[in-house]
Amino acid sequence: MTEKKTKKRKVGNLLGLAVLSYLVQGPQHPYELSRMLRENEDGRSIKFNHGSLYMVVQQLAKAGFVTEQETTREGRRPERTVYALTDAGRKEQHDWLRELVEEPEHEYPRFVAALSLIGALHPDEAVELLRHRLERLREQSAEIRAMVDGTVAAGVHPLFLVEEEYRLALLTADQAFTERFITQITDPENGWAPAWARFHERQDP
Amino acid sequence: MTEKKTKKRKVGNLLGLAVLSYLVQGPQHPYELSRMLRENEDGRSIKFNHGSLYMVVQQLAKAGFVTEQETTREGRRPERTVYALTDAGRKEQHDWLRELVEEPEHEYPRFVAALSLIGALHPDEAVELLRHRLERLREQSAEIRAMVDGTVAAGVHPLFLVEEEYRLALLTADQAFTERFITQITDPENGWAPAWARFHERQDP
DNA sequence: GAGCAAATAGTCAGGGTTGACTGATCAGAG
DNA sequence: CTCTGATCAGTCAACCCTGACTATTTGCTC
Repeated sequence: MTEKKTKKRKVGNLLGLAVLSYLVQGPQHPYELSRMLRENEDGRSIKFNHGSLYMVVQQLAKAGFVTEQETTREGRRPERTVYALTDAGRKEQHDWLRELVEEPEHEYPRFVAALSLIGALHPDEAVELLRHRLERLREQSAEIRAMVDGTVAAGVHPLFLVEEEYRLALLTADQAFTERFITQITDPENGWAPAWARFHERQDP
Repeated sequence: MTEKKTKKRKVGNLLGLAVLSYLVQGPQHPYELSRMLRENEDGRSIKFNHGSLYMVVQQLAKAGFVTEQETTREGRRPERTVYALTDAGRKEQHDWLRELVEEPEHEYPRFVAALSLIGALHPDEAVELLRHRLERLREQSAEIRAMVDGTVAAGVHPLFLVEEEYRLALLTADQAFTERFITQITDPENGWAPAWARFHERQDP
């Protein structure tokens, strides 16, 4: 087999892609990148740890996607090392982003794991928890909706909030699913609750 | 502040929850757990690596959720260590599962990261990639739909496939979002493409 | 009855991630 | 003027995960 199977990236952490993307606009030192990431609230879309950033930049350097450019220092503060994008880095940035947009990947949301094991709970308990979840989902939707509307009203182009629209779309679908699931369990005609309860008894003495 | 903040679990890997859940039905050795997980296709819902399983079981043992029960051996095969659930383990299983069902957590799907950086692509390129993505999403939905319908037709209760229904609900919402996004970009009246293209030029010399 | 793939059962080095830690400087309160 | 907390800039040990590796036994084909 000579297939290529989306060969593993040298740096896997998505924070690396964010770093490459910011470096397209010119060389920077890690702390400044960190500040920009916080300012633009990229932490909502990409998991961000202050410590991880330095690790990731090192990894990018080892992989040849960025190079140490200069080391400055102000007063007696720690040195700041400025990194610049290499040609390989520019290529990687483009290629990686293309792949992320193009290929939906199999992921493992925690709720999927929960659903695959939910039979272990008693149906009454499950319904109670699902109702609670529904509330939280509604709260989250409302928060994001308000934030997005506010930001757009302040003049920001919606393109820069499209990831939040996506999140909202998923949250809405999630709510609809959860409502439907509750109904399927509790429906007085053909609800799953009785069969589920019997199954549950057999499992758990 | 005396708040508790959903105190970190001693074992974080969701594979650990799956192990605890299977051990409720009686003591087992890791390899058998591994086999059961594969057989029930839990790997679709919970990331599963053969090697990780042994690590996770060790972690569960260190945390006091399972105990080594006996060590048997057949012929000259490696020993099999049988593990049993402790009371703490039973409690952890229930508590953890409850939390997963009850509290939707902030997650980081890869496509959210992609969307947050998609401005770095030229709009024409983005549209081409999104169309490709849409195709893949449709294929995935069709596959899962067929699999679910087949399994239910074979007599399995839909409760045991509810995680796949959830996945389908999200995939459907994802498709609708992607279609809408493509339209928003390409719409001949008020499409984002022109403004996006100008923004893109300014960024990328 | 030899040869080979698949299944059985598990180990472990290498690399990645987390989160707590250090220590200097700056802005404002009292 | 000095104390406190926030911001600046970065390091590092501990932990976790992945993927590759070993080594036996069973099942199947030729």
